[in-house]
Amino acid sequence: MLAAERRDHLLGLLARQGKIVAKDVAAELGISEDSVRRDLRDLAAEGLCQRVYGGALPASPAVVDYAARKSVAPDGKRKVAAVAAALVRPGGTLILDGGTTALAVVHALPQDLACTVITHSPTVAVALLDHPRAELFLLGGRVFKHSAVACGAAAVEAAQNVSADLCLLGVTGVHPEAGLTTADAEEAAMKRALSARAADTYILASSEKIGTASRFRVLPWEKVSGLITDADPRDAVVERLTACGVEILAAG
Amino acid sequence: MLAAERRDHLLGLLARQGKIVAKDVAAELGISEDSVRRDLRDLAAEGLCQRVYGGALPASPAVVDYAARKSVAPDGKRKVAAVAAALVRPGGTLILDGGTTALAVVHALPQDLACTVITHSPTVAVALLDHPRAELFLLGGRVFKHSAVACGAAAVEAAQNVSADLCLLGVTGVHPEAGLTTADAEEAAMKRALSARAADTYILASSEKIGTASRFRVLPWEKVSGLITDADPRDAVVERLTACGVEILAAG
DNA sequence: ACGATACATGCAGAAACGTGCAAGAACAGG
DNA sequence: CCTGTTCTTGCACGTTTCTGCATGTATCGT
Repeated sequence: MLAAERRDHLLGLLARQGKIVAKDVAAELGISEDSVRRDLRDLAAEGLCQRVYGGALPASPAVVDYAARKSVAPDGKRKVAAVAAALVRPGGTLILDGGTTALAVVHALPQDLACTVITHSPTVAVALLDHPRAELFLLGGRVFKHSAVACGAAAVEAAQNVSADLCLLGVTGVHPEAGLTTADAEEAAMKRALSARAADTYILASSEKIGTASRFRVLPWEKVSGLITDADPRDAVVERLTACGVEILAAG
Repeated sequence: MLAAERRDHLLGLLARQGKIVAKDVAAELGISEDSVRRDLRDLAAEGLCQRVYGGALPASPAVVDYAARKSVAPDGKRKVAAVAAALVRPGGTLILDGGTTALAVVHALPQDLACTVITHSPTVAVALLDHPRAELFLLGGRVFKHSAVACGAAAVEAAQNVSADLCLLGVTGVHPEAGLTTADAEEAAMKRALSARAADTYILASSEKIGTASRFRVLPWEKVSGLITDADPRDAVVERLTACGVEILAAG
C-alpha cells in the first residue's frame, strides 16, 4: 500500500465515519500505529483533520466534503465495478447501462478483453474506444441530457434487435419493499428493455444507494440475477434482501 | 514495447486500479523501475497523474480532461468550425458527422443555442451534453473504432428516419477530379446516407485536406451546397474547385 | 495517585529516489 | 553505405524518505 493511498484512506474514513481510531486503522491495514500517527500528524498540519488523543476527528465540514468527493465516492463505485467487470467473459456480449458506475465498469475491464458491448450511453461508448478488441454497438435514440443516455421509443425499438449474455444496470435506489427504482420514467422503461434482452441481469449499487428509493420502479426482484454492492453484507437492508432470495455479490 | 505504448498502459492501469506501484509495473512489463519512474515523472509533468512515493495516483478528473482536450485544437479546424457553426439557425435541425472537425463545430456552437442535433458519433454526443438547450438525437449502430462513429446497415437504417435542414460532413480528401473522399467504405456510405436526409450539405475541410484524395468516393459535387475551408481562396486547387461551380466558404 | 495507554523522539534497516554515465537503437545527412 | 547525433534504456552511486522498534514522556481513566 502506497503512503499517499493510506492518507486518502484515512480521509475517506474520516468522511464516512466521522472519526478515526489510530489503533483500529493500524490493525485493519496491517501497519504500525506509529505510521498511522505520523499520517494523522501530517494531515492535521495541512488542516485536513483535527488531531485528538487516540485518533482524529474531521477538521471543518467544507474540508471533509472536499475529501469525500475526491476519494470516497469513486472508491465504492470502483469496487463494485471491479466485481462487475469480472462477470464479463472473453468473447461474451454485455449490455451496459449509462451512469457513473457503468463508466467505472468500462475502466475496470481489461484493456485487451475481446467482447461485445452494447450500450445506449454515448459516454460509455467513448470510454470504450480505447479498448481495441472490444466490439461496440451503440443504441440510438433521443438523448436525455440529465442522464446522458438514449431513451424513448426509438431507443427501446433499437434494443429489441440485440441479445446478450449479461446486462449490467445502474439504479438510483435499492429498497426491500420499493425494489429497484430510478428517478425518470423513460429511463426505467429503457432499463427494462435492456434487461429483457440479456440472459442475466445484475444490478450495480454502491452502498449509498442501499435502502433508498426513487419515483419509478425498474424491475421486480425476480427478473434480476443478482446485486453487486460494496455495502456490508451484515447491513440490515442487505440482510433483508438476502432473505428475499436476492443473490448478493459483495464488493468488499 | 514502445515507450508510448508503455505510457498508455500506465494511464490504463491508473484508470482501472486507481493507483500505480512502480515496482509492480516494472516487474509486470519486464523493464527497469527507472523507466517506470521516468514515465510517471513525465505523465505527472503533463498533469495526467499525481506522483507519490512508490508510484502514482490519478490526477483530478478536471485536470485530466483539460490536459486531454488542449492537445487537440489546430487553428485551421477551429476557423472552419466557427464558420460552420454560424450556418446553424436557432430552432433548426443539424446532422453532424463525426471526427475532430465536427467536434470543433460543437465547441464553436453558442452554449445556449436551441437547436436539434442528429449525430452518429458518440464523441460529438458527449460534447453536446453541456449545451442545455440543444436537443440531441443519437443514431445507433456498430461503432467503428478508428473513426469512432456508428456505421453499417443499422446506422444507415436509423438515418432514414430523420430529416434536417443542414448536414455538416467531414472528409479526408478534397480533390478536383477524385472529388470528396474518405478512407473507409462504410464511412463513405454512412456520410451519403446522412447527406441524403438534409436539405443542404456542407463539407468541412481544413486546408491540409485540400488537394488530397483517399480510397472511397463520398459524394459528387452536385450533391453538396458548399465547402468550408481555411485554405487560401487563390490556392490553385481551390480555384479549380471554384471553376467547377463549388461554392467556397472561406474561413480565413 | 497509579496503572494503562497514547504519544514524541531517536535510530537503523530498507526501500525509493535523482543523477550521471555508458551501451545500444533510431535517425538524418553526407 | 557510412558517420555523427540524438534519444532511450539500464546500471551504479549517493541521497532522501519511509517504517517499525525502542525509549522516555505525557495523558487518560479509575
